[in-house]
Amino acid sequence: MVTSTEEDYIKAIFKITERNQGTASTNSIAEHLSTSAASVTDMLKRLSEKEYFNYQKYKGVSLTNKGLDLATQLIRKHRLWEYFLVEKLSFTWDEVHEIAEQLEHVKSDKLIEKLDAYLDYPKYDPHGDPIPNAEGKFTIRTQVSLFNLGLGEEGIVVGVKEHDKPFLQYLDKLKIKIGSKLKVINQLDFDHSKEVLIEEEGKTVLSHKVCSNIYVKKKMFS
Amino acid sequence: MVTSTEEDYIKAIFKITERNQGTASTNSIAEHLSTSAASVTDMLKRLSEKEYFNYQKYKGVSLTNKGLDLATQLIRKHRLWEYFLVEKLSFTWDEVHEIAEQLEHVKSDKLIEKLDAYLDYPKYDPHGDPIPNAEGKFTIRTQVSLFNLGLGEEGIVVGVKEHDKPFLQYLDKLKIKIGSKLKVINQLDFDHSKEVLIEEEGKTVLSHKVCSNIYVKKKMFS
DNA sequence: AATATTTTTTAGACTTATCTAAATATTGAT
DNA sequence: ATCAATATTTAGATAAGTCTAAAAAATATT
Repeated sequence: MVTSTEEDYIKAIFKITERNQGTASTNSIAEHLSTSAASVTDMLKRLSEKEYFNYQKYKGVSLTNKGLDLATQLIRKHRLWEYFLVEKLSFTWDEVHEIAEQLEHVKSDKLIEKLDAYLDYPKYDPHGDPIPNAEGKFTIRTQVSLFNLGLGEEGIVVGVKEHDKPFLQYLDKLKIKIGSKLKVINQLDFDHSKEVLIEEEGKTVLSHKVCSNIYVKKKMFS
Repeated sequence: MVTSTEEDYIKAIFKITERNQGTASTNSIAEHLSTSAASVTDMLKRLSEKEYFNYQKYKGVSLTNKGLDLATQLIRKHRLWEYFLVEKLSFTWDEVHEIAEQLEHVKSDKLIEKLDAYLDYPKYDPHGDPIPNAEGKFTIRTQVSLFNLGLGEEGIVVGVKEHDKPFLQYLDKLKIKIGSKLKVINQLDFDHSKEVLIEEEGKTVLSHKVCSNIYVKKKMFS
């Protein structure tokens, strides 16, 4: 039996090691879970007996295959619930994280399989992140940050990098959503901002930070 | 903030006092939650400070209005989720209790309101139990136990009393479900069993215990 | 290489929820 | 009304998860 807290630790380690190649530090986990480094050390010591990860004092932590499988299943649950909340219950994409964070801890494999079938096996969640299938396989897609779209180029929004609430609400206000067609009509080298044409909606200026948080599928031969 | 465990206690007290008029004993709560009487006493002492119920040593416990409200909201969540699981995810009525038991602890009022709307405000759950609305009002229905249906009388199944898994599976096998039309075609005074005609399905003999666990809406002028 | 800074771990304590065993109240039977 | 049986509470312990403060290890700086 694995507790919700343990699941949160596994997920945090997964998220951190996803970027930082290999190991997660005590502090990074503490920050990710909004807890103290001391609590993390305690937990790692006890949890390491369950073999979800390898832990060596002062050396950080890395997931075993068992831990990786668990993390993938948790991501699967989280993203499927997010998809459900948006597509069926008409939540907005900035509201679903906290609720999915709770729903993902519900224990029932059958529930997730049936939910997946009911939703017709979606491949991406409302933020454009891939949903692993029952076997833990992600559907990877070629995508670039909007920042990498040059002057005159066009792309379709396929995802966002940060899931920060105000950022998502800001995109909502601009009517930028998954599927939106964008064209770069101006660029300012000085601050790396871009003027963008949002099809059917109009023009806006997007800062460097915003651009680098939007993923697009580059439209070829435009 | 109220924990899942606290919610379980409140619900147990509600269920017990629903029948036993007023107070729930330490032992009855312990039995209901499969825990020890000592744990219950501990919990009641601590929880009574939160004013969900009145507790006097050796005198058992009774819910306050605050406790009653919470219990009703929990029942609402539980039954809405059960309805969702059966109607949308095609679970059978014997499978949903354990999963709903987990889902009911998810904290989000908005989630429940949206779920309710999505399900089109159902009034009864898959076992025929009334689902309280957002204001906590139950839709009460006139119903009698199948045991009270006389020879030649007809009725439509509207609910079951016990939610025992094997019992529900037994009814499934007999093709008796919510909405089934039944007619009493024979009665045996000796053991109070009844022979019943299940419309479209055939005849069966049902024991006294089974009969008293099936609720029907009596068909008048038959 | 020695010192300062940062990171991590240890020590000790607290909370929630549980347990068993023992003590005390209440209830029921004669 | 007393004694036995049952129900409830207390006492003391345990486990999970958290905290702060202090100690120890690792890393960075000069």
